[in-house]
Amino acid sequence: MKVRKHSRQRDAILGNLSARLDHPTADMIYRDLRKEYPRISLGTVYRNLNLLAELGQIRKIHCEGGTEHYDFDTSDHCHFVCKHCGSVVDLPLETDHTLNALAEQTGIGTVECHALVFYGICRSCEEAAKKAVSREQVAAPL
Amino acid sequence: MKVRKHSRQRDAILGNLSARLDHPTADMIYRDLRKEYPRISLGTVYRNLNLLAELGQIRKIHCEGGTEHYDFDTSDHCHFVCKHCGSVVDLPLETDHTLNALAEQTGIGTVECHALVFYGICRSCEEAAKKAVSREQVAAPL
DNA sequence: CTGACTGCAAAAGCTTTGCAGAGCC
DNA sequence: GGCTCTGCAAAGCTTTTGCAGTCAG
Repeated sequence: MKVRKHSRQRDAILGNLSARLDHPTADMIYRDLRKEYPRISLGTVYRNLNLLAELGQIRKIHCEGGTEHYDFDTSDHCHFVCKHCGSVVDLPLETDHTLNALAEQTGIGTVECHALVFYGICRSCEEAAKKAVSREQVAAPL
Repeated sequence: MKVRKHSRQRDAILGNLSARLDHPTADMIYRDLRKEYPRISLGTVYRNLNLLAELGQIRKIHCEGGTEHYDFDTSDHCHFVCKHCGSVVDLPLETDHTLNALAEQTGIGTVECHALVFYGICRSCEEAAKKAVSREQVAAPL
């Protein structure tokens, strides 16, 4: 497959992803880019995200919910997914670099990479839940 | 949500999953079950798999490809996904039980569980590729 | 009997793809 | 000029859902 070095859309997509702290879905990037490029299409966003992932310039994150998320940071790190709000964030936790070799020793085949994803409730959702509870306690005694 | 202990279909789905060594998708289970229950519907398979997962009797596996896979073994273990044939298999590798606590120490929130998935090429796909190459070498000199 | 469960079919995501035209080198 | 890329729209897949009838307890 032959690929040009640049295209206005591809650069914009990569730029958008690199400027974000979260790990958005294709649709989130699309909605954001439409402010600046009203005619960009969702198909183009998907095509370029897939292309950039194949080229190793970005990384896909598969997690609960079925929707793909994208990460500009391709270095070895892991993620946390909030089961409540669905947000995906980096976890400043170094993954064990020997894991791939360890997995390969089982004779399974050739191991290229691994993904480590944690699931739970993020702090802001926890605090929102606490507030909801205290509101209930105030409102409850009817 | 109120749930009955048994239903013919739910028992069949759980039975099918428990008897398998692979980690099938909903559709794979559906096609298998139709041999014995020709009138079972795919919707029922999905509904029950989701229910069983919520009850903690089975486990969902999220991996590349977007399609959900299901695992009867809910114990702490990790998986290997072949990028070529898409098969998902258990990896006899114990995951670090301290990982959740370690992740929680970052202050991210409450960590409930984690998933560790390795990607690569499985041995049978590797061997198939080797054979294909040797066939090419025989056929190539035109 | 009652309400949870099922089959069926339609709908709802998310993602890919075919095509004709636009744009880069 | 040739080839890649884009926008648009349609199609493809997986998964969910509404409804009327069925079944388990």
